[in-house]
Amino acid sequence: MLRLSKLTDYATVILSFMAKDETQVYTTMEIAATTGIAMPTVSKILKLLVNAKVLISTRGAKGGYALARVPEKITVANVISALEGPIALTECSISQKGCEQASGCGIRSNWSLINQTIHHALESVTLADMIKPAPVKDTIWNQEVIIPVSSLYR
Amino acid sequence: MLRLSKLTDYATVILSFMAKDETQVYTTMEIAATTGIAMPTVSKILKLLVNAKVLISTRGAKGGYALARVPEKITVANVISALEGPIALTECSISQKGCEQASGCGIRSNWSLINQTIHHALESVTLADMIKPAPVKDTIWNQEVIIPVSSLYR
DNA sequence: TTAAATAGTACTATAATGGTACACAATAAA
DNA sequence: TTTATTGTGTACCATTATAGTACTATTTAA
Repeated sequence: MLRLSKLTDYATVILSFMAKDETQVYTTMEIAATTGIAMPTVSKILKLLVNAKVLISTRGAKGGYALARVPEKITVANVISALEGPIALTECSISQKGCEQASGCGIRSNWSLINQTIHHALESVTLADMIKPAPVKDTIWNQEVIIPVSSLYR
Repeated sequence: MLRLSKLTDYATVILSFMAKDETQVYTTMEIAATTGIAMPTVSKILKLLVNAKVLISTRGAKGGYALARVPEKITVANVISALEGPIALTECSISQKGCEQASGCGIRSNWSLINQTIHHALESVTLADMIKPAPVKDTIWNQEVIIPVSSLYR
């Protein structure tokens, strides 16, 4: 399914919560309680986002996490690569190792083209976009459905 | 890494080989020998491609597989969805099950937008494009490097 | 000094993936 | 009609990746 990992999905949920107040410092516990994601998991995700410079952490008492910049400048690509490493569909798109068949596989450079397109698509969507109210279009969705996050995954 | 499965990658290799002669019927053994992919694995991939109507199979002696249509009409999206199911980054993009947080997750519809963009990117590249000679651009790549496919993956 | 908070490391269980094996069905040619 | 050839379907196993957990160290405000 060309899927993202659960953690990445969680990350978007966490970030969209944090974006409600761009400057506030949130503790792991707070975030876990609000999102319904287990605390150790939240912690793991937050650490990865700090490494990727999407969040800033403050240690010690009164510490916590806050967005490193305004939601408009945090892209989906940022989030995905924070959690899953470089965005690439195939190995040969990132590794500088060879990827040729004896009979000659001209595919590589075209994969990299596709990758660029996809990367661009992901760069063009920011956290600010993500938290915009959904464009009213479909019917079922816009009713206020209340389902805990944990049930998202089968 | 937002990655495709190995099988999908293999599939593109197999298809690009088969596209060399659009009309020829290839046996599993032939394909396995040429690509260096183990026969049972090739067989599995070919069956999935038949189910997705990308290939046509002929049983019995002198049987084998052939492209179901010209390479120009086989898209990367076709191949990916044949091997991995519907193209979607998140669960909520495909399942009709709910995906809302109590606090309101406005993310979903924007994911579906991203999905559409990516899907479009994948639809726009065909097998014919994939087998085009690589646009001469980078240096290392265009030397005739000979590496067996099996080494592609760590 | 203490309590509150993140950082880092290592571990475990579960699920997904890749790969294999084998019995069955179809067909062309002898 | 028989036999060799080739795909079909199902089930299975091993390996790897993922998700989640636990524990200890470090930092800092009060």
